[in-house]
Amino acid sequence: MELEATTKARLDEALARAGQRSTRQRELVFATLLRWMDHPTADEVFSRAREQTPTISLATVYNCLETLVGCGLVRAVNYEREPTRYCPNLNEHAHFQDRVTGRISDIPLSESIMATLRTLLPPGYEADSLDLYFHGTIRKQPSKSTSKS
Amino acid sequence: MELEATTKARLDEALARAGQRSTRQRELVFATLLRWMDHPTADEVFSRAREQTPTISLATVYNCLETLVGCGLVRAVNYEREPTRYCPNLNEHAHFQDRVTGRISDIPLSESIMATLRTLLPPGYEADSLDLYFHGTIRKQPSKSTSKS
DNA sequence: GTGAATGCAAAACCTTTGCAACTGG
DNA sequence: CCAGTTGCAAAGGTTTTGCATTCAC
Repeated sequence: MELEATTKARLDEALARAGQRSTRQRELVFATLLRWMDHPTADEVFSRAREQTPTISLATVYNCLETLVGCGLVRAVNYEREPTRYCPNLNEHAHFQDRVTGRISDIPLSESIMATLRTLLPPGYEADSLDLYFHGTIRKQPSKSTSKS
Repeated sequence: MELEATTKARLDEALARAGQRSTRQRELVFATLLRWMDHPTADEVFSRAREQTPTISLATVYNCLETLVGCGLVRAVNYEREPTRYCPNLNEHAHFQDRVTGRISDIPLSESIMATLRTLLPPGYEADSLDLYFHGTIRKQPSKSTSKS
């Protein structure tokens, strides 16, 4: 669960920029998110982090997650009737939740679509964040080699 | 708080389609949402509804809201760290929350932008719902008549 | 009449808070 | 050193649940 040097530097910089200290727990929570990348809830992060550091508390996990979100290193993902999930992918992207499994995937968004979305706002409205959530199902695609004819 | 005849018909149809009964409470909750149209929380709907029908319970308001969402007559709006809000606007639209006031406005979405958004999904991904949330600030627009030169 | 919906209270659930102990710069 | 952070436990706010009663069809 060691953070790679460049990643650690990224964390420390972001924290410093926000006037926050670098702590073992923040590093651990960040490392945990990066290791799985599967949009865990705070509680899931807590369980995983506790395997490394059994003394970390749930409240601290919540605090660390909020700090990381505040620094812009992590995004919060809010789907209906579910606890907040956390996502360390910093590329612009939307989220898609599979109705069957509940699993969330990242959908990349291009610069141009982001720009297009901002044009939807009436004059005077200035968005500093934008979240796009899809809900649906995933159909198995026929593999190319399947059809012979 | 009487529901217009055509609106009542719309409610009853939607409920029937979903195999649900038409009840006073569901009608009251729907009427309450339509009357204000300001994205109230369940608790706010409860307060307002109770002015009409003091015997309605909070649990029933939650049930009715869920039923209406299930029927497609109402949309749930989930902003971070806030209770779910409810929106009876059935036109395609995004939501914009003002960071200062917390107020939410509807941003119309054209058919074409909806179509464009769906094309973002990888093959096999089929979205049955899509929610677009903006967060930001609203700057006062200079009124046209202000600049004289 | 009968299963579904309601009202009430209690429980569950997620998240935040208060405070003493600890720690990073 | 000392303000900021942590750990723990308790509280807070939102939503759901269980069950007896009422209601819509």
